[in-house]
Amino acid sequence: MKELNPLLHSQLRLAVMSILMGVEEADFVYLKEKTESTAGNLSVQIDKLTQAGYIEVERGFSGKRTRTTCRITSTGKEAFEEYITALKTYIKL
Amino acid sequence: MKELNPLLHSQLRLAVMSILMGVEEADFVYLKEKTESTAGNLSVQIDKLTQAGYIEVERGFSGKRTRTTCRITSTGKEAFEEYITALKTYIKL
DNA sequence: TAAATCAGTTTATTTTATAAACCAAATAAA
DNA sequence: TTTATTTGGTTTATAAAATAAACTGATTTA
Repeated sequence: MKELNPLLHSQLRLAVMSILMGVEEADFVYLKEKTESTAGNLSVQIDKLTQAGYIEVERGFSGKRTRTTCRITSTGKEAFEEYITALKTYIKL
Repeated sequence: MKELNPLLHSQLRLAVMSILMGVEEADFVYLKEKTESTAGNLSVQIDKLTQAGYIEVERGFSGKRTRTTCRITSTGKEAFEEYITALKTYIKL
């Protein structure tokens, strides 16, 4: 049984990573809606993923409004794949 | 994206449940070795799974030594299956 | 019989997850 | 115009969780 990367073994962070695995990029508002999380929680978890180098954040504008865009890094992708591999040692499928 | 049952979304509890899904029963010592956990941590997590009705614990003897045996309940099995179903909304296995 | 080991439990500590409170800019309402 | 209100977040406080350390009470072993 392999260790489950604690950075990914968290509902909200896993959700964010899962979404980012499937798209080029996603902004804060989209992630918030999709994950049904509070802004505070999402902000904290995005920070942790950024610190780990799993995602990249770009702060820009959409018209006059601020817009925080996230995308997964190659390190993040690898970590995600590894997490799935580890998971499979727990749930045989 | 479905909620990940927090009682199962924990490395050690998931490991215990995973093991118990595959066998009739398993004792404390076996679970401790297989999961590579400390006795204290395992004891606490077994307690939580018991409180939730996911596993049943039987305290007996193996010769003169105490022996704590665990087995999964049908409620536990259902919860585990549901957890997997929910997981699949995050990762495509 | 004293020391070590076994099979755990209880308690304390650290770490996390989460929400509440906050802030600055933009828009809407009076 | 100036006062709310909403938007898009961040920071901080708190509740909950994971984990290890310390403990207990039997059983071996030396």
